[in-house]
Amino acid sequence: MTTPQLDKVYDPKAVEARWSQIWNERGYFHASPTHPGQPYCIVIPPPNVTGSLHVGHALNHSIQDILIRWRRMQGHNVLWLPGTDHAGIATQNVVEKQIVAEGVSRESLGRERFIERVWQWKATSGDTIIRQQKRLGESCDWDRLRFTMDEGLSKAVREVFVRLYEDRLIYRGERLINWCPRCLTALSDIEVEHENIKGKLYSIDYPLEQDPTIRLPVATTRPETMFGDTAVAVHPEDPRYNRLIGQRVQLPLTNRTIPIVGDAILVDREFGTGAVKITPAHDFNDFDAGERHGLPSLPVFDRQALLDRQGLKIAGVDQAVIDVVAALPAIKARPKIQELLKDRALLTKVDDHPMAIGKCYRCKTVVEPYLSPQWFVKIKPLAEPAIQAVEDGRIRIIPEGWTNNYLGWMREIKDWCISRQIWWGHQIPAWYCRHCNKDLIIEDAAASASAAQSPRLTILQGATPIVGKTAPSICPRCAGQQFMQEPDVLDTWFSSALWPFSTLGWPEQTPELKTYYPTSTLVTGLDILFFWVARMIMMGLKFMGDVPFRDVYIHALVRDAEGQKMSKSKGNVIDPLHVMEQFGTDALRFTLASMASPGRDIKLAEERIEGYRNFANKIWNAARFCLMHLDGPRTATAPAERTFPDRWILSRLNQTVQLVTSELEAYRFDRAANALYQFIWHEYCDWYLELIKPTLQNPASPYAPGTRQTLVETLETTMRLLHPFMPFLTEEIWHTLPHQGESIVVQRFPIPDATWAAPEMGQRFALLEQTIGLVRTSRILLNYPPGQQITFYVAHNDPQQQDHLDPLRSYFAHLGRGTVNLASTTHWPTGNLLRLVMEGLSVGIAVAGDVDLNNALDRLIKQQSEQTKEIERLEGKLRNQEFAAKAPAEVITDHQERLTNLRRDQTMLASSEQQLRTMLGT
RNA sequence: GGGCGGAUAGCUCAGUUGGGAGAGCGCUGCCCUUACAAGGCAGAGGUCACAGGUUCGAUCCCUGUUCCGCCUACCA
Repeated sequence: MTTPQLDKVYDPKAVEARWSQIWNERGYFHASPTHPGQPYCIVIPPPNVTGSLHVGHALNHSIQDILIRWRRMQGHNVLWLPGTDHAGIATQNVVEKQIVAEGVSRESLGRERFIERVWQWKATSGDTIIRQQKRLGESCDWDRLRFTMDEGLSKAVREVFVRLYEDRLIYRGERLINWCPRCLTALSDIEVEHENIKGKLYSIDYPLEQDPTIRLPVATTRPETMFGDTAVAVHPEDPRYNRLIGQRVQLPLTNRTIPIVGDAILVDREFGTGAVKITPAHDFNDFDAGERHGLPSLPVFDRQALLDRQGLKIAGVDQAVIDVVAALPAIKARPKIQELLKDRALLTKVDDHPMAIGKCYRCKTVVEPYLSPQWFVKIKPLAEPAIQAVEDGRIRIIPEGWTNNYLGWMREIKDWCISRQIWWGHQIPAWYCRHCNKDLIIEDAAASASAAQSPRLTILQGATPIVGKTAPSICPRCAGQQFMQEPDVLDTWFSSALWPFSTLGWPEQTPELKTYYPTSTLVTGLDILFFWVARMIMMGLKFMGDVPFRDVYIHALVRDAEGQKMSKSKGNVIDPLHVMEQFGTDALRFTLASMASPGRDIKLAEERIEGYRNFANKIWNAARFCLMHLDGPRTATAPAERTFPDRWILSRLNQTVQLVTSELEAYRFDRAANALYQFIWHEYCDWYLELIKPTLQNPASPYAPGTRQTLVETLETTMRLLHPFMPFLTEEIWHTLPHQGESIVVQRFPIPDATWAAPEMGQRFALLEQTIGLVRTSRILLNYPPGQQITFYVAHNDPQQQDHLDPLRSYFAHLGRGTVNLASTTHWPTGNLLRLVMEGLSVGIAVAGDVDLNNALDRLIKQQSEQTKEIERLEGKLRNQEFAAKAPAEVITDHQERLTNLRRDQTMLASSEQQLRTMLGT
């Protein structure tokens, strides 16, 4: 037979591109409800269509691909469904930047043409990340690629919206929401990131209307909002102030007076001055307090969070003050207001005060509470079943430590603001009759204070929406036929929430939906547990009547080698594409898998990836070794008939198959990867391949056919075991080995084979390993020159040792460096023989020539003292009566055995020392 | 403020029923031995954060402390 030749060094580039193409061409990844096998389905967390593959994706996708390839090989009917997310705000920002660079503003382009631009952009560069995913070897069913704004998904979105509206779970209301003054849109609560900063607490005196000499000191961190105050609150049981309740104070810098109210919820008597200003239009607490006391809201910021001239005027602010602060952002207005108050001797104190501010998760601008009409999902009724599903185990969160996080958040959940004042996204399917609502629809181009502001369309609170899957043709109230659609679009996460069923065809009852829903596992990072996972659970239960997935596997965040979050601005980003180019895709995948231990972030350093590149190369060379030794007959005798090294490696292989399988079942990718690494490198390569060389190189050996068989059988099985982790390398090698079938992708995953099991081989191997180790150590510490022949004697009072000496003897003969002779412990040859001891084994070395006996003596003495310490420790323990009485029997036996061995070693060490000293003449 | 996680070799981390402290990388020494120098062999290196407690015995269980990280939060 002709033996295929492999290059000395593995070159991933050539191999990866080739297989990636073949796999896709042959349709191995294509799923069908009619395929046999138990369904196993993963829907990918759709990456932003704007995106390119970062290392977080690489981890997330590698894990999914491991699961998918593993289950496919196990014979499941596998579907890994890919797709991308339209990512409303993010994408709009990207395209907007582009057109601004061309000198065009979004507003001047207009809504329709802008959206066209985004689609264009998506068509040209939206599949970047898809190409990169293929590069990573992801075995998705690319024929089923979905996009959160494609037609089917849009249909699902409208269906869900309408049904939730009809169930009164969606409503429109004017409430205080989080507003990003840069993106000019509402945000949901979780789209706000909190950051701790050093702020100040200002104490401002509000003079009493009745008697301006009496002043109520009010504490605030944001003096610039004071113009919107509509009351001051004190604690009703605070003896300092409670008699003032019902009176009015003069609001400084304005012509207004505002009431003093008592409010036990808002006011903490211990904090600040004990008196709080109430600004319902600009603070969430104050908004609630305002509702409790029936106070009006006076907005004084515009939507860019600049102090609004018109608003200030309405709020009765002194004209001189308006002239100073109008159109300033809060951060600039604050010192000016501080000055004005100081001039009037009303600012009494400024203290340092740690506080938290909210920032937009997309653009990091400080968000502002903003009063506006928005659409909300009433969330409690949806959250209840979603809590239950996790509590009763229908959904399992892994690692389970995150379960409480999930439950805690779900129990505290607040209504979800789903409307966004942007253009790119699913436009809300609600229409307003122009006739009925003519006073409530304001098309306002003139209100723009600056050029940056667009002419805007506002639909005031109180307008009557008509919600439906399509535009209405006639108004049910006035029979009008002119409508305008709600300009707002839905939160991106609204469509993402439907992903597990919308991608399978819902609302149609497709065979896919029937076969693959509920999906099997969701693989995701913690950062989108609430954004996405929780909402999928709620929507899945509501619209499918069943959970969207069984297991949620939450993986770590990838950080840089110093533990910093990777970000472009810090310049510490590890680019997976660059890494794949440099070290190979398999090395990257294996690295990420091996570091994916639960509950810990991954600190990724390139050296680590390099290490696994070396691992890939090691495997490559093991395969070369195999191929070089394949010529000649192979017979597949029963494992029990084969030689000791063969039986040993098969039994270790068997254990590794078991271990890798059980670790994958437990989502312990790190341990599965480490088990593979350990087995392949340190057992198969370091020991097995070395031990069988004498057999393979001896043409007369009767064992050669069995060993050749074991050699290739083990490697072939190992390739299948490793394939989910390193798909390219294993495919390439598998094809060079004798094999049946056209691709490793569709081979069966190894299953444990009872005929391979031979646990007793483990003990025998340990003995062999120790003997060889001792021989090697002896050689080193005697400084035997390399290449010089050396004669070892190994004691064989134990029949098992006799057995393992054959491979030992041929091993050393093979190395051409030494010979191994047998000796009975009672019959050591005489002469310059140095005996060395380890763990009950005794090896003798016939000392000849120029060797370093002093080094050996030092080492011997050190070993003796270490052993003495250990003996004393064990003796003391065994003498302890309570230990004898309470410790388990096997622990005691174990200790006694160890002690016996140590004592025997000690005796032999002592005689070695004697001999050495004699030889040295000391 | 509340909750969770972490602290083990120079670095990154394993260590699941409490009984001799491990791996990878790095480091030191020797070796280009016909699979692999992206390699082989041998070795150095750790009062398992600190203080108590439970136990015959604690890296492991409990309590407290310190430091770090994350999530969450309307103390103005």
